[in-house]
Formats: sequence, structure tokens, C-alpha cells
Amino acid sequence: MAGRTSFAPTARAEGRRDPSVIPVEEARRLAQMFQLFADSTRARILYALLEAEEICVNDIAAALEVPETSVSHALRLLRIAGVVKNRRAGRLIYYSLDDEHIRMLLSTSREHLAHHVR
Amino acid sequence: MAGRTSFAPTARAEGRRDPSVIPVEEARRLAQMFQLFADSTRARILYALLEAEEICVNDIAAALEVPETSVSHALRLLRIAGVVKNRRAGRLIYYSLDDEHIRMLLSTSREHLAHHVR
DNA sequence: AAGATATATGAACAACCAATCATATATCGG
DNA sequence: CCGATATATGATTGGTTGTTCATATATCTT
Repeated sequence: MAGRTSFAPTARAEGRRDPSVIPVEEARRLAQMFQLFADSTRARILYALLEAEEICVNDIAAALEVPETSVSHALRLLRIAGVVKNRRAGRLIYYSLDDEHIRMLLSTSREHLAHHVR
Repeated sequence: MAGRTSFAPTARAEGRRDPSVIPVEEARRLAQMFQLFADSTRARILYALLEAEEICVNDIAAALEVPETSVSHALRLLRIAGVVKNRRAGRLIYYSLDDEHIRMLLSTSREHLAHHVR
């Protein structure tokens, strides 16, 4: 998969130590997780859940003005990945963020963007 | 762009308040930023920078065993987005993470994955 | 100045993915 | 049980994007 790779000594030859490299498999899973956040619809859903604690599918669709089917597909991916969880209440299914890391991640990201005025 | 949207009253009709919705434009920029993390190569680069503080292009390429040209393309995107910064030292160009939010974001994400054993 | 090293950039192509449409399942009310 | 509501899922498809190859630019050495 990797093509030609450069092994020319550069700064390492000057006495710096190698950076410890994250295992490829872990990087792949991290990237996969970020991919979930890398979509406007899913991002809007996640930030809606960050502020509302718990919302059902149709209310998300209505609030974001996005077709229910899109929301459902989006939630499915997020659910499978363990980013959101749900609970059924009759016909309604309420979604919420799965854990504290996700919440922190979302707010940190929003803060970064706020402070990083380009 | 949005197709048919459901406006059927569900939980909202039962007295819950609307979730405050993140502005579409802000969501778009957040998603765009997450997109940068959503690639194995870029993720590996970012985590390498998280641990090594500062590395030059060739050393990244060597450490990750990825062609230099890929690393360069990856760094370009990250640089434009303000995720990493660089400094030239002769022929070498050292890259590092741009700010503290990025660092926190990266470690939080890794922690989430560690705690979330699927 | 010429060659070597380090990095950047442009273009093209294959792989991936979100939106959509159609349909399926589950729960409620009557 | 039947229609309506709420949500889920499968398939298709147009658009996006990472990798690669080729080439360009910048700096150092001699």
C-alpha cells in the first residue's frame, strides 16, 4: 500500500529521537471516528444533542430541517460507533450522546474554531 | 438542498423545548475541521506531532513509512486549516501542532477510544 | 554555478460516501 | 385487526478526496 519511502537521515541524524508512532490500527480507528464528525448533518445532530441532552428522531429532523431518513441514517452510524445511545419510549426513540469524552470533544472543537479566527 | 421535511409534532408537542440549533455555517466549518482528522495518514501525523512537539517532513515520512509526497500534501491541508504550524531551519521545515485546543482534542479522542472497548 | 537534498504543488484516477427513493418494521389508537 | 405514526434499512448514484506520478522551488555544499 505504501509506495516509495524516504529513509534519508535528516534531523534524526542530528541526535533527535524518533517520535513514538501511534499504531496504524489505532490511527485507523481514530480516523474512522473523526469521519463520523466530518459531516455537516451529523455535526449538527451532535451539537443539538450536546445542548438538549435527549431528543427523538423526528424532533431532530424538524429542528435541523433535514429529511427524517437522513437523520436516521446519520444516527445509525453514530450509534454503531458508540458515539450516541438511544432509548425507546413508545413509538419515539430518544437519542443522546454516549459519554463524557464525546461531550468534551465537541465543546473543545467548537472552542478551537471560535478562538481560531481565520 | 433539503428535501421533504417532517414537521409532525412528536415530543415537542409534549412540552419539551426545541434544542438550540448550531448555525449551519458553523457546523459546516466544524465538519470541515473534523474531516482533516478523518484520515489515517493525517491522524498518524497529528499524533506523532502530539508526542514529538516538532518534527520535519522527512522524519515524519520515515517514521510512518509513508511517501514524502503524501506527508507533504497532508501537512499542507493541516497547515492551511491552522491545525499545524511550521518553521524553516535551512532546508528542513519543522512542523508542530498549532494550539492547545488541538492537543486536548487529540488526547481526548484517543482516550475515548481507549475507554470505549467495542 | 551545478548537483544534491528537502519540501511543495498540480493533475489524474480510483475509492469512498452522503443524499435520496423505496420499502420494511414497530408501536399506538380505535 | 387496520390505518397512522415513528423509525430503520437497502440500493443507487453523483460528488468528494487521498494517493500517485511528474515536476517545481528552495537551500545547502563544493
